[in-house]
Amino acid sequence: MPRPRASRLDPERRQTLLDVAAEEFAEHGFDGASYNRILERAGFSKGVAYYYFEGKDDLYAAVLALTLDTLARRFDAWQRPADAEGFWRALRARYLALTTHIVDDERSARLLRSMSQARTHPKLQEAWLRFEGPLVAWFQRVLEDGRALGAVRGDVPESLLLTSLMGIGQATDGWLLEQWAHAGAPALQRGAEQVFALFEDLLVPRPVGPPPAKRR
Amino acid sequence: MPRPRASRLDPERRQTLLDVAAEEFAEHGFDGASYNRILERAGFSKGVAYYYFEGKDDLYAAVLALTLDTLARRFDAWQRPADAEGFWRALRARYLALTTHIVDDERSARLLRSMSQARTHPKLQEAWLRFEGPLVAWFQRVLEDGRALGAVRGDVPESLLLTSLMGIGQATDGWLLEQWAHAGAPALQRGAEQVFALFEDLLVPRPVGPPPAKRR
DNA sequence: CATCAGTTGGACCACTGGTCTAATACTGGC
DNA sequence: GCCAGTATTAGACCAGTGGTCCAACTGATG
Repeated sequence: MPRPRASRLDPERRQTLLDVAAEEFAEHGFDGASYNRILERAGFSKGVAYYYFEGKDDLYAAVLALTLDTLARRFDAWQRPADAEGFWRALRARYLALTTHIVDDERSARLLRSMSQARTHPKLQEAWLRFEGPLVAWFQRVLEDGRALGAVRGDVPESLLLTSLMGIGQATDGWLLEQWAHAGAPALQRGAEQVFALFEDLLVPRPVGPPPAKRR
Repeated sequence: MPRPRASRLDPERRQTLLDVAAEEFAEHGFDGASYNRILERAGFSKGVAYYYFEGKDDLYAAVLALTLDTLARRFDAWQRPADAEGFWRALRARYLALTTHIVDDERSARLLRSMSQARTHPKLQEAWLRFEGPLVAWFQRVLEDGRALGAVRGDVPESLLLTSLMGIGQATDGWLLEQWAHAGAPALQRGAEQVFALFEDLLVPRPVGPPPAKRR
């Protein structure tokens, strides 16, 4: 956690530091980033840096918090839709907006991607826990709503669904970027639709009938 | 790649080094591991180490190669099953064996888990490429067989299915470990079955009929 | 003016992965 | 047995890492 006095730091200098740090962390990830380099570029001496922040991990957390905050502001709050169809419409809109964001603000996207490291990095454990809670809570609320509306299956533990969803989301994020790099924006759009279709296939309640139904 | 002369290194010393390194890498991941500490513990001087290996990343690759090799030996080679049912039986058996392995050989499992870092780590790019090829090839062959047998959907790019599968697999690996830690081996077994059911739901061809089928 | 908390710069620390060199061990040819 | 030349070894050394510490400075209050 940033030291309490961090709020007393001149906003402009603070902004500079966070900006330089965001660049460095996005470029090299947490481990690869050089704290010394950040401080030098932002015109901070060691003394000042450690006066306002507890260390590299603390600064990283501050950068990530800012990034997540900006991201959250781009999405409306989640409200329980009226029916299953509305549920899927709302979820789809949010996912497509997210994929757009990946291309829009590449630095933030790379930063967000580095979060997967944070989840397991020993030095970032504390920082991670501050983010995990709200994130999981949001997902859980969505899944619960989905269940209540009959849009989401109930035969599998919610925690498993949640884990799987985040796993696919993360993995396909890289895949989407590839599509975009190789074939441009339309491919990204198409890819995102396909990924979302996978989400749906995974979440939708299983048909109860015997397996040998009609297939494509 | 290990230097060619690495093969001339006394097998026993080599074994010691790889063993110590496996421990360190499994414990701290690639970045967190201390090369100096590994060398000290294994009784290697800097000179010798850099004489036989190109550096930290090279040693890491060697450890990983050994681990993957051992793992591969535990599984029979893949052979195209006779029908869709056989396909799912074969895949299921392999997945369950893999989850057993996670608990059986915790060190290897942690090492394998660190591979996800290797995929994106700039210093491990080269090493990763050596592993990615065969791994992807194996998966692709399996998916192709599945398609040929009508066990796997064909309406989505193979690369997307592959990415998603690996994403879920990796994410649920952590989930399975939690199940095991909280509720023991039976929970692990149950969890693995559920995860595999998700795989199946994701891969199985979509019913062609109109969406509002019978649901649970 | 003196006091004292808040702030600042930067020397310093143990450690990191990696390079280099000088010494030693070992080899085959004579 | 001796020598030349290569293979092997130990470890000093290097620039860079994140982090600690302290002396000096600042500005407000009495």
